[in-house]
Amino acid sequence: MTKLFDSINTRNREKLEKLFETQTLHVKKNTSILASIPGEHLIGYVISGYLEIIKNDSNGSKFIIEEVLDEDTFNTSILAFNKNEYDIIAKEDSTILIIDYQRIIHVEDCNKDYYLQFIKNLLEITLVKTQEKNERIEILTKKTIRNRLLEYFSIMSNKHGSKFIYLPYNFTDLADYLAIDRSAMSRELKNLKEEGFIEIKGKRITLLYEKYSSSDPLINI
Amino acid sequence: MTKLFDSINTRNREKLEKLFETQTLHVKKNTSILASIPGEHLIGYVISGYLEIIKNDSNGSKFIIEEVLDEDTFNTSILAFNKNEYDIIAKEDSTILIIDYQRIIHVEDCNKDYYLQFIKNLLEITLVKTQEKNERIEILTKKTIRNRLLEYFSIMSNKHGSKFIYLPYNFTDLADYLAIDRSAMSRELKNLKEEGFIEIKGKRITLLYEKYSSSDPLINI
DNA sequence: AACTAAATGTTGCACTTGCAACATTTTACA
DNA sequence: TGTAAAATGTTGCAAGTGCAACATTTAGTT
Repeated sequence: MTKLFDSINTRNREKLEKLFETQTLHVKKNTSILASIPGEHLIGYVISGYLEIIKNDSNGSKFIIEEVLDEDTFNTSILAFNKNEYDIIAKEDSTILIIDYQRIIHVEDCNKDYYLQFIKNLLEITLVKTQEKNERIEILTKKTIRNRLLEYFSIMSNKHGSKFIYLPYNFTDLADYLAIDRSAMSRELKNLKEEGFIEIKGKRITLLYEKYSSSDPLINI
Repeated sequence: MTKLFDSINTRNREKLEKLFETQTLHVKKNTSILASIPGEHLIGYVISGYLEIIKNDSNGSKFIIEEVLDEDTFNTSILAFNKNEYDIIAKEDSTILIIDYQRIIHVEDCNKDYYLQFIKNLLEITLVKTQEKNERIEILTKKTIRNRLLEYFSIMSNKHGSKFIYLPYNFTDLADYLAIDRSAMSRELKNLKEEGFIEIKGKRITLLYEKYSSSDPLINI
């Protein structure tokens, strides 16, 4: 996974930070960083800690737009519409680098290699992110809970080339990610277990079928 | 909307095309370009015409992953997983420029301004695309047809700052985009009309309420 | 203009799923 | 270590929606 300052040494990184007039934020666990963010078209880089970009629905339920881990990058263009509906929460004490996107783009007189490298890194990161969004859209276009789960399993299984899936978060958050009711998901996972499609041990799910086909999965153990 | 060769003159554009060893494809209406595509991590640029990137479900229904219009850019990383599930169809006779992403990134000895400009353009395009994906995810996380429609209206209305929404495609494709059954959508649109929330004339939808709130929209004519 | 295909409108019905409410287990933290 | 909070498991029920089947309108093609 490409990181924002990959192939850029400390010296040049410092030069870039000066050039972009970056800001460094320190945020305590379970607090919002939204108030500390000075604008809308910003690039954020999590130096340490861990963030969640969420949307609060008017009926109280929250949706995870994105999880931003250590050394990961996010952008705040999502806030452009209704800033009050969204929130960015530090799930751990975090340190974040904030960069104004317009400053990145409109740097004058900088034909330096490390500047180009930075832009390339940002491009690569953004392309990967688009791909991740595509995956989630793949899942969310499935109409039944079962098919969303199977699509999710399929993607995760492909990604790691294994029948074992280690959930990156808990079942409550998984239900949010899949945009389904948690209890209904729990019910369907039980069905899948009973029908012999999967096995669940803690956060590890084992796929017991050969290849996923959304209409009619085959058991092939 | 940024285009791939914005702020790059014809002379430099030709230099870039040579440098990247681009390929030009001519495709007839309603044919797939998938067979003509030489790899997976490619950037495509539609010189003329209009494409649809779709996914064929095993049960026969198709989903529009993305629409790619004239002078628009797409990337093929979606094909990385299951190339046979996806397809890229020319909806009109089209001319497409194909660029290998690795060639773009690994150009040697090119400190030229226009190269940097190209990368910046590609970055900008990709960022916008990510934002569009976020919007669709916003919609797809809504659990009822009504709320998906209202969220879609809200986004479209905000985007153009108007109560009038001009659908960019027909109702069948809209149902695909929202990932709901077309007839069920038709039924819900009728309800919304009868309850005085909206008016529909052809592809123009007029919002008759002041502000969208997913739990309980207010009529405010 | 005639014909075919596609898009749209409509409705009954079965079934999935969201919701609420609760019990139980696990985790977090003072 | 004890206690509160969060996560998980379970179930009944009502409601929303997918599906199928069909009629009707509109668009596209020769």
